[in-house]
Amino acid sequence: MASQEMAEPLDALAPCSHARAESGCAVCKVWDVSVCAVLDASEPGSLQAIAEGVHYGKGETILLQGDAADAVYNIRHGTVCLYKLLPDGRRQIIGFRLPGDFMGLALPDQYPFSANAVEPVSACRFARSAFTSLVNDKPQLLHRLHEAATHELRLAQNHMVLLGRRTADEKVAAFLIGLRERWRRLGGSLVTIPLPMTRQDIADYLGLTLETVSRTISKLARSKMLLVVPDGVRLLDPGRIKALAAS
Amino acid sequence: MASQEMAEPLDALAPCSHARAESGCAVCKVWDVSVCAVLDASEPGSLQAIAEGVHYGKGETILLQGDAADAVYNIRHGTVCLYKLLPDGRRQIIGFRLPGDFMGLALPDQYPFSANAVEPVSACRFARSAFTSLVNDKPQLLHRLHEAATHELRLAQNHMVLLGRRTADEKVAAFLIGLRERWRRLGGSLVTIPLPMTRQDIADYLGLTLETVSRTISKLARSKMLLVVPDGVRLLDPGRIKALAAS
DNA sequence: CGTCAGCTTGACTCATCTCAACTAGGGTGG
DNA sequence: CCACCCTAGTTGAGATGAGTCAAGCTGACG
Repeated sequence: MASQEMAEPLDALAPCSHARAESGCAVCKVWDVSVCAVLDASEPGSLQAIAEGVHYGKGETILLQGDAADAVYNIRHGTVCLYKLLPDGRRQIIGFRLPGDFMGLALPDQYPFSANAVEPVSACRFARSAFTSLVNDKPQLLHRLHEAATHELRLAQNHMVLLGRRTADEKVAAFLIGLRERWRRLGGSLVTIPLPMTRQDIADYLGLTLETVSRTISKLARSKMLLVVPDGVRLLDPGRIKALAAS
Repeated sequence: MASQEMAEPLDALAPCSHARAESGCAVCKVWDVSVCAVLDASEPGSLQAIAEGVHYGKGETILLQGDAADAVYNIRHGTVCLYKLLPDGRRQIIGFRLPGDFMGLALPDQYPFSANAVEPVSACRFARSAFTSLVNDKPQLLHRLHEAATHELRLAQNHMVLLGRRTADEKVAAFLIGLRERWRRLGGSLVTIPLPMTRQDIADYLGLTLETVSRTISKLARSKMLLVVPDGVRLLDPGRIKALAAS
């Protein structure tokens, strides 16, 4: 589908493990916010030794629910959406992964969800077997993973409240505020929130339809709380949006 | 509220740490399905050494969102519901805990949710500090906790699909089938599903209203898929209910 | 025997969905 | 360069699943 995008320069690094000196942890912009930071990057037997750089074009599938789970990933650039499908095609996005996020905390035999690049993505790929033995070797890595898992669990619980008990307006407001906070931690702006995902993606994340998401954003724009800009929104009145997101 | 229920015989064991020979892990019916099973019960410095038996009457609050998280729990008997409240009182139940389940996988400074006994509950209480140092001592316990955390995460993700993308009928059917499976693993029946929680609890778990839950169950009963019995339902046609729960 | 909490059922409302038309921007090929 | 197409987004009008409000039922308990 978007395989032509794989032909971009980034891709050249992927199969070249010798190039890692320039592309490795030392120059990784998200190393310190990742699970990686718990191990010394230069240490032999570190994560870097088993990392493989991989790249995906916009719209490409990274992994598929039900496939053998033979790798875990750490996102370096781009945005990924994780989703589950019902047999009739209804989709629920269970989360977006931004740079620095880890994918594959649970290591069951099969992936319990699918993952898609919503914009061009580069990531570190760790073979499951090598990663598992590293985890067994390094208790601090297991500790860090557990921390990450419980953090995600808390996010998931918050999202359940959103899905089960909030109105469309509140859902959209909470989504924007939450995303702003995540971009901010990665050094992003406080006013302009990039929205690389489509309205359909947002809808499938919030348990709404794309029309409702569009209408709600238009409504917020009409009441001067935000401004719709290409590939994002600019918050004009974060206070009122936060109040809507109520928590 | 239900403090009079605390006067039942069970309660007598709680403050008596010497009685643990009869009440401890050796006689615990859920020991082998709990996180506890990873440590030898007789081993000095085991979980048993730091466990304290606690009991709660029906409706009693076990912990409150925002309170200092100074203990974790393992449920021995009874059913607990975990929930979050929005400022205006809307409630989302994020899960039910049955015998053998662990409460407090995440160990943040404050509980991220509240917990209520929906029927009389007895549990093992572990002081957070003692539990934390035990976890640091025993890597296999950390490993087990991580396993439990990722398991819960997967359940949470499934529940997000339910909350965001399923109809009322599907929600109720999936709830019943899921609960049946959990009771079954604890040695319960395959046809009669105990429902110790109220319709309101079920509604707050499924993102519905109590009226909708009641109507939906009535509808399933009218179409001969189940029979409503006191404090539960009896599945007459698990196949069709499973089909409704679709996944 | 009265009260009360939990549950059921009915009638009506409304937030969100569905279906559909229309617009805007980007890429492609003649 | 223009004509065309295609995807993403917006907006409107009408349908509907679930919510709201209200009445009544039932069993437990004092």
